[in-house]
Amino acid sequence: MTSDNLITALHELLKAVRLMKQNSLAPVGTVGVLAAIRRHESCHMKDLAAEHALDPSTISRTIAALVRDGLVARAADPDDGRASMLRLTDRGQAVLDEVSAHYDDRLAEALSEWSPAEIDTFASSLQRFAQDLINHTPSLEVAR
Amino acid sequence: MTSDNLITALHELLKAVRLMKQNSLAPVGTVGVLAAIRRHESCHMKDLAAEHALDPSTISRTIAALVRDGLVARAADPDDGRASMLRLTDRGQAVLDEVSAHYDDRLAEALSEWSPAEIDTFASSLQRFAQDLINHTPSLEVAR
DNA sequence: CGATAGTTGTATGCAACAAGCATCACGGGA
DNA sequence: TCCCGTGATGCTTGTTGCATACAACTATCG
Repeated sequence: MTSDNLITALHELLKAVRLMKQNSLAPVGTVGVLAAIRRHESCHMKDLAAEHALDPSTISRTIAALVRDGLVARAADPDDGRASMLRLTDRGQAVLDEVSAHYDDRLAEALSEWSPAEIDTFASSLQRFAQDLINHTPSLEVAR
Repeated sequence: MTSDNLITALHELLKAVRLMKQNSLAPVGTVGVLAAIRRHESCHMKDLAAEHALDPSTISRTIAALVRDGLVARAADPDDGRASMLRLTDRGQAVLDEVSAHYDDRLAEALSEWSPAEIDTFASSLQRFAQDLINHTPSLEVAR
């Protein structure tokens, strides 16, 4: 098994992620969604569901919570009565900025011993790895 | 933000992990525990809790499920009436082997375009990254 | 009418915290 | 020396919360 180390490392990473989640300021899980909404400028839930490979119902509840907290605003889509256009509120922007900064700090701290080149190389490899995993995961059918 | 790519890649990886979990044969979450028990030969729950940075209660329930399914056996610790020594049953061994093989296959498939050297380098970096994250996570208090 | 966007009901897995029960380890009387 | 109280330890159980899936439903589109 050449990939034995890799599996071990993956487990370690998941543990690290678990730890980060634990003492996390804001409710996690929503952060990715916030970022996606900002990236898209304005979008439908189905886009978010596809992008994150999550069930629409999951997105629906997540969005409901974000709307409740005033981080996301819904607006009727003039072209489709079933759908809503989602956008970040000012508060949503602010919270996303804050949380992002927090994670950036965390990462910067953890990577203080790494050279910029190392970080860059690693980020590329990680990206490639994730993509390869996703592309080789059956039952996803290139949904996007 | 030099780490912007890195964060994106992390999100992608988490998505990949989510996808893998979804169409996973066996109940995940227990696999790591199984592997740890095999690694330790025989051990207490507290060891597992420490190793995985999980609450003892979480481990307790996980072990209870594994015992229920006949994958793990408890034996009274002769030296400590409060604790149990845990070990894999033959069935536990078999299941762990099977599941491991499954993940190995999955990885091998995903990494078919990677050279062994690339895999090796990446695994090392990932290991280092995970360790750095863990070590820089506060509120863990060097609990070994 | 069939397909689509979202919502809601329900169930599962995983995790935490709090409270409780044995058991252990130790130090001070009788 | 023996026993006992007291606090620490190992584990279990009750409860809660979050993220997720699937199924059934509503409203709308085409």
